Amino acid sequence: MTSPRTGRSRRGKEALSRERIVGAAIELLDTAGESGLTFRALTERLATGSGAIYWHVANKGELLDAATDAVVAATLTPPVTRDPRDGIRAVALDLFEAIEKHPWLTTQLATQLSRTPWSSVTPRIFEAIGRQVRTLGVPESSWFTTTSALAHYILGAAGQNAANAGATEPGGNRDEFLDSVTDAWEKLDPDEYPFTRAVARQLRGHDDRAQFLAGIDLILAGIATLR
Amino acid sequence: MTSPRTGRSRRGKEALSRERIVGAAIELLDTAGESGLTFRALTERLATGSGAIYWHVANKGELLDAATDAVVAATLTPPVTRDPRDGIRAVALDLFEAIEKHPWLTTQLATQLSRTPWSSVTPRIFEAIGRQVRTLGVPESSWFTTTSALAHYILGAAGQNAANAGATEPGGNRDEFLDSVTDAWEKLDPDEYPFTRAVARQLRGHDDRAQFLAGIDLILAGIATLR
DNA sequence: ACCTGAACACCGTTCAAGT
DNA sequence: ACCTGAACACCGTTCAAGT
Repeated sequence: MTSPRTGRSRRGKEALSRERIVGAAIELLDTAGESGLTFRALTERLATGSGAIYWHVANKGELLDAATDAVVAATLTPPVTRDPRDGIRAVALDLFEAIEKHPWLTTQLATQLSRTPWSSVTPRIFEAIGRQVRTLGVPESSWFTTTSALAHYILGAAGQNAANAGATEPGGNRDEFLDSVTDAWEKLDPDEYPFTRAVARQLRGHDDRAQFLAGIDLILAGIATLR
Repeated sequence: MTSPRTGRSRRGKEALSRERIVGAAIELLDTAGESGLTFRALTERLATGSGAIYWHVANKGELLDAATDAVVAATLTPPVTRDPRDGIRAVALDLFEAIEKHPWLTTQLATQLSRTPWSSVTPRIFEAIGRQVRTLGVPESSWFTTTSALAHYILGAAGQNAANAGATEPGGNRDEFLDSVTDAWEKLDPDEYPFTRAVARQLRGHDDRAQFLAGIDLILAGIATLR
């Protein structure tokens, strides 16, 4: 006659689970940023104690990994397209948008790639890009090089872009922000930074997405020479 | 007749300075990793109080930025070569080796690039690569795209590589480590990860530096089509 | 098996006080 | 102007105790 032991409810509250914890972590990261994810904020949001979270998750690192993996897994759906080059562009844009929506992914993905043993997201990203590379007819000996180049460009450029988007003040618009970056770069020492100053002009009013895809096409052009 | 006010010495100890603090921070990062850099460890090493450090440096973030900038500035010396493609390879290898020597640069550079306003290292890297891009005869409208693609690949691939190198256990050799990664990848689900499993074989016994440079050449091949 | 919440060790930062 | 070091607020993690 005590409460049911189905595990589904506990005093009316929703039962705690790894999924619920990861979900709350993602919400916290999205709304409060990387520094906003603390076990104290998490316990408050989930109305529980810190020990309860540690029952489902080993530590904060594992929680961050799980949050990253969940978002990336939901993002990387198989592209439906005939041309593998369009497939690569689709994967790239999917990741671009995911990073735009969850800026904390930038740091997280960088640390995951530069860490061994590789977690589950590295093969995920590798597989999504690599399949298209294979379909493209790239010789097998170049698969690793090609896929790595694409992956690093996508993650790096998307992260840089998310920063630009995020830095736009709620009030001000995007062009004004780019102008301010351009101004800062144009104030650099002409002797030491001639190139950077020259390129600063191109920054003004440039289209993020187009710029990002132009980089993809540059690498695709390099790949085309491998056949 | 009190102590001299030259500021050069204080009770026999070397005077504290921003440079000494940054130097100690780099040593700490190199020997104890990112988590090893704490103000307490720093005060001990410099035989001072925490307040003294805060007199020269605003906060931990600024200290990390300064450490990163110091290492990158010392790394990026103008390459002495006629062929701009060799110049790009030289810059890439310089950064590759710097990251190998200071693995904490990976995270630091990723966060610096994906943050606004950009700190001093972003223009530094941009300038070093971009000058060679310009000399290469790339049309000005493609300068930003080209330089970004190279920068992101270099930073990403070098970071991934440093992780592999760092994961090699002191006792075991590098081939054994790569074997273990390969084994892990080959254990992935054949239905979900056919590409990653196939590419795992290439990982066994591959040459880091050669692989890294192959990626550079891939992008250079793409750049060549722009002319 | 799953959860509670106090306690611990550690961290970045501040600041009144010294020289 | 530059340094000392105690104090503060906050953090990840543990664990005896409960159900």
